Amino acid sequence: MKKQIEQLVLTALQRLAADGVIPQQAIHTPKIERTRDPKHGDFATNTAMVLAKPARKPPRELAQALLDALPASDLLERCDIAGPGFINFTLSAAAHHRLVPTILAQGHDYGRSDLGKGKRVQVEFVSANPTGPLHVGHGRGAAYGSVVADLLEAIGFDVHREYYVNDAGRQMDILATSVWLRYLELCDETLTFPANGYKGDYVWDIAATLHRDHREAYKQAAEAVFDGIPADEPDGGDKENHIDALIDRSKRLLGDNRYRFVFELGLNTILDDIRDDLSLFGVNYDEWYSERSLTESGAVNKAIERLRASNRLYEKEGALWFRSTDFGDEKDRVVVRDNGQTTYFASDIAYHMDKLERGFDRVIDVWGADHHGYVPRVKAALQALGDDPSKLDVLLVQFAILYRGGEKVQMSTRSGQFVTLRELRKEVGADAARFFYVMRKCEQHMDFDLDLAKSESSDNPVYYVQYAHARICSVFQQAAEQQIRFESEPNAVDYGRLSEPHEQSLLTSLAKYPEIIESAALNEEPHQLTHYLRELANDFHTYYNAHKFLIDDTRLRDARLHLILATRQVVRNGLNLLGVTAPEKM
RNA sequence: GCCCUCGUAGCUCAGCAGGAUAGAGCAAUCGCCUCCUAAGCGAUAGGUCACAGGUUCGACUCCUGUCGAGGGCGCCA
Repeated sequence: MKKQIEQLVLTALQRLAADGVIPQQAIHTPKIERTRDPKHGDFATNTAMVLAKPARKPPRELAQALLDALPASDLLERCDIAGPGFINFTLSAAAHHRLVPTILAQGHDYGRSDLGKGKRVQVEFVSANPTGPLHVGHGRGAAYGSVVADLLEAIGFDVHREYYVNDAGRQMDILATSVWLRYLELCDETLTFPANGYKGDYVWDIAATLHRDHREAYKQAAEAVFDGIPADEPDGGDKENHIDALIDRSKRLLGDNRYRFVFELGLNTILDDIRDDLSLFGVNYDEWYSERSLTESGAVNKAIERLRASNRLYEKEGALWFRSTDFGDEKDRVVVRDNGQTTYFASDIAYHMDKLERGFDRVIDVWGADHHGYVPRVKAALQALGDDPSKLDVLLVQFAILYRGGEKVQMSTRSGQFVTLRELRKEVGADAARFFYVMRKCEQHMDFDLDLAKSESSDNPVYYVQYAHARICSVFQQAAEQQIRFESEPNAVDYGRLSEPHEQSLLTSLAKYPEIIESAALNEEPHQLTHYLRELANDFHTYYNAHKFLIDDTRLRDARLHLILATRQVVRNGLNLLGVTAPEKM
């Protein structure tokens, strides 16, 4: 509808330009907005005010000229000039009455569009290190990323969802070593677990699997493991040196193949858990992309060679540096360490190069806000490689700050002290958790009160929206029980009977839905949809309380029933996009 | 010290590429079920949009500065 008015005004502008009333270059796609106050009609445009300066004419005079040039349309009832030069458009009854049958005919597709024209977009999100179960911080990225992906798909993009698996690197070695040490403890060895090891219960579980399946085949004496290892932090040493020495010792004592086995056991167990967890949270991926595969395929070396070829690398203190400052980064970055190992950053360059080589028109990364300092160097690398950095969009999601009993909950994966996503899901349910997570702008800090989310979950707005859906279902349940027949053909209904203000505002809200989807998708702002659904549910609940649907006047009854049928469809479509269920009963 | 994000009602947040009187939800007070689910509805009250300048027909929105909150600044991942 908005689009149609936009076209009408554009045509008028072209006519004015042809008549020399406004300069040719002043023609632009007019901004058509919904009005806040119904007294101002349904839509308004400020075009006349914007044109006042280039046309050197008073805004109201221009507005009148614009109206005179406006093509006729049965969409509009009235067009008025108001205030300093706004043009207000009031939709005709015909436009309103066309809406309900349109929604019912389009069903699941109402609100969808082909705006994206099938362009390929990759959305990479969560990508948490597989060193432990996902916690509630990851949950926000999971909910946000998956809804952004769904929204983009809804407006016609070809979306590829991807999880980047950090299955290489030191953190994974720390995990493997942690598992092995716990295993040794299960073999009745006595040892002091490293301060920097992973201490969560899941590490015990993996160790127990190893012990169950292989008994003492991987056993070594604790003395042999710890002999000559530098002291840990509580003993006055350095915890990093301590754990690194333990990793080296583990590799040597176990040998390559057996160390690999423990490593893989840890990785696969945790990855399976993450996959399962996300799937139950309604988050699914097209691809799980392995960091290790980048090294193995030679992609990392290829990226480094390309940087070298473009003269962006130099050696300093035995390491290989990328001159990212050439592209606005605040300092240069190491890609190959003095010990010959490539850095995580080198993998990331290769990964992003690969993303663009795969032919995506647009690449979206959803990162935790703590990684924001990382954005300039990745963009710098893409630019250095001759790729277009503007194809990469990094969306930063602020961490949720958890509160329990009014106090901030400190979280650390290493110490095993965190609330897991799985716990949250079990306590408040996937629906409430997902809705809650995307209710706020991603860059907004979020206070997540666990006590509130867990104990008083009925306060959660998701129930308010779901309740509207269930209530509508219930009305039709009642109709069936009372054997009330109603018109089955939406086009045969007389929508002119919907004259109540509550009905008008409900119709207006329903008409807004496609605009909301488009805006939420283009701005990557799922919260627009949650807010919209709240308003729509509010319109319905208000209507429900003010008027009865199952009445004797059959014509009016038919009109009302079709109106709430359309409402149910839109609520369902919206919840579906958020990955939230639309229950028929509550 | 430098960089990023944020500062709107008692609390949690909206406010859409600047637009017509700043909006919700909790919490507070008062009402509404012989009637399609009260997980609901209505009403009242609550604001120098952190502060100071600037840009213009017009600023919560854009720019600069100050103050305040959180985060980031490794040959870690």
